Amino acid sequence: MAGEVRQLDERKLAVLRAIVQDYVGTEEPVGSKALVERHNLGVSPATVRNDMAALEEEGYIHQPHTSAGRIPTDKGYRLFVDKLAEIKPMSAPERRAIRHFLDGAVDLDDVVARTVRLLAQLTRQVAVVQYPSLSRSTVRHIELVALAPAKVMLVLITNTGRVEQRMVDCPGTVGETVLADLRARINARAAGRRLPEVPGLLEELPALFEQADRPTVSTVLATLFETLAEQNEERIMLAGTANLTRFGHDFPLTIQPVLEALEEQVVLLRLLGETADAAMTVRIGRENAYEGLNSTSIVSVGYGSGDESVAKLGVIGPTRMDYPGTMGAVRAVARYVGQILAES
Amino acid sequence: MAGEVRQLDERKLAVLRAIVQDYVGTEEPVGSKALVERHNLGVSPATVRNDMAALEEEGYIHQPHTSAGRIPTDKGYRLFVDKLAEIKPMSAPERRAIRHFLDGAVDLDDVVARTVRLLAQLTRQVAVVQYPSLSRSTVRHIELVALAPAKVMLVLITNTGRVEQRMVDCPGTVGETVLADLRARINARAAGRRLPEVPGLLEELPALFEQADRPTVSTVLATLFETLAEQNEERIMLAGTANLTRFGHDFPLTIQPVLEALEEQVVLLRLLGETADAAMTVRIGRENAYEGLNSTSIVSVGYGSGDESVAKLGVIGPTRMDYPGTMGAVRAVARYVGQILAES
DNA sequence: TCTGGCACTCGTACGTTCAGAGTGCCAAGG
DNA sequence: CCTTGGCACTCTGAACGTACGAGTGCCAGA
Repeated sequence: MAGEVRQLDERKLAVLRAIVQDYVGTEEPVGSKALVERHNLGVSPATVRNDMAALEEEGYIHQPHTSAGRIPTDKGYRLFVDKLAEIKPMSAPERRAIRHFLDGAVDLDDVVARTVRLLAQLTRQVAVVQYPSLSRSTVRHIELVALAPAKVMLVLITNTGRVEQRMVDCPGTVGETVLADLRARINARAAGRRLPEVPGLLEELPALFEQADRPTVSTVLATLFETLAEQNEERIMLAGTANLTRFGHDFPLTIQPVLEALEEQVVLLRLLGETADAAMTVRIGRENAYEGLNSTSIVSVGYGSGDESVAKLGVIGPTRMDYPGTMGAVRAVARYVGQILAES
Repeated sequence: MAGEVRQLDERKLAVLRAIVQDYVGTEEPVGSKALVERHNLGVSPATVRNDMAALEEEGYIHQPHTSAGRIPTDKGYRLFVDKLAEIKPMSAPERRAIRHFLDGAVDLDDVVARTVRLLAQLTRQVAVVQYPSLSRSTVRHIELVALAPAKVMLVLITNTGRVEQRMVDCPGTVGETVLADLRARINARAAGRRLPEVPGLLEELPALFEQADRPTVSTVLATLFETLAEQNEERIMLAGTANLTRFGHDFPLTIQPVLEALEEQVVLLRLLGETADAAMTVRIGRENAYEGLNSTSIVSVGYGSGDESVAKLGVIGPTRMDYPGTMGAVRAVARYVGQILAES
């Protein structure tokens, strides 16, 4: 409710902001005295204590034990991210470094690999990059290769540089001329189109071939359609898992479930899938559906070769993370990757 | 030297074996009393103590503090692996499970992904599988696709099912007939041959084309040769990193360098590269060149589609690991993967 | 060569103490 | 009504000392 927030006047918000900043920096519960010393709040510790009591009442902070400092709750971080902090833009040298690092990539795999390592280095956290997905991309070329009399290899090349291949076992021998004809027709209709559109465009193709060849044509097309639809083949790349040990220092117990989650590509894909397409998404602690990641936060955003986002990337770190900096890094990297993809 | 080993009579070896087994089981230094209780050594603790003193003198075991139990050293594990233990064969149900799990794979990526997860599960350690490398495999097909007037995509398909693609920027426009001709000639000469042989077989190809087309042909071939030679593109797949937390319990500090090592594909590739082709290799603790892995052991072996090994796979765990069981699992998995690859 | 006994060493667990940090509350001041 | 300084209270973490138990090394005897 809006009322809840209104109860917190300007100074209380400043106190919350200060608590978050200090806690992120020191990793230790922060007390009233230390707070006024570091930040020019212009009030005494006692006043801050009162504000803290109010903030705790509202559930934005909490103390691990009586007579310990305060720690932001998930709700506190949420308020911080939504209202109290700005995304911190990358500095010019940082931007140059990003650009330079990504420009060296030679191939889609390489782009993704570099991106994920870069992101891990910049944020000193665990980085996740999803390969450009098939559904949003368009067909650049479809190739058919006869490998054996009744065996055809199907190669699908997308505008994002992704290549998928499938073996097709045909019902009978496949003539080279038929194959060439089929290849030409498929490409004439499908090139440049969105992947999901393609099946509709090729529906009537078998009818154009002689009776004898139709089973083969249908088989090939069926495999092609499968490949086009195969969303689950979406791959993910990880980097920076070693950073887990750093922020696991407080909670060494939590590192195991996190590692487990990171190995489950399905989990990661679902996490990224929850990201709004263009806008940056921040999921804090328990906002996260997956239990093993209850004490982590995820900052993710879509990236794409044009205006459109074709995949997601992000960072996984402790709830106690530098949100403005992380968000800045994630946004910057996503932008540059988008540019790289658009250029190639 | 042989003399060193001869100093250790039958019973001392039995004691060492018992120490290794107990320590692997309990993860705690093992004392003389506990040893005689668990194993039927037929002698008293005092005698065992004398043997232990001798073993320590020779450097096979060592005690963390005075008046603590003994722990095997790297040298002790080495002797254990070389002389005192047999590779433990998988049970029939386990073999069936392996077979069943791998049989479901639909494609090379899937085979590797399943293999690595299976290995991690079986050994409860970190599993590493190298993709079948290019150098040992043979050419199944090479495809050339004109994407734009001066842009050709080169696709290399190997007998292991691996697909590599490269963009080629040609010096001038490429005629479709030239491309078809080139494609046919390349495949006629290269199909079925080992990758490293191919450049030699294609050396004189440009001379067969008209003067005007030679630059294009040469450019395409140059890219092809690069692709063939590109060993560094070798990829690796990991699984089971969450298992690190289990054996990191004793030494939580060591988990970070291990995670770092695991992220460096170059390091992993070099590690696997040190594996003898066919025989199983066990590198224990400091035998390992890479510093971060000084307290881990690596069990690796080559696997291949035929008699020949085309890549390596293995497991990384604490020096204190169940060597017989791990070696059995690694060997069994490698065999089945080889069979799967041979079938496809 | 093996065995039982014995004194000795050390690491760990446990209980106690102590200091410091931080809080909550209250009464006084603006 | 909000802010402030003071004060008593609570609690954690570190430091210290003690007791216990596991394990050893050695020696004398079988």
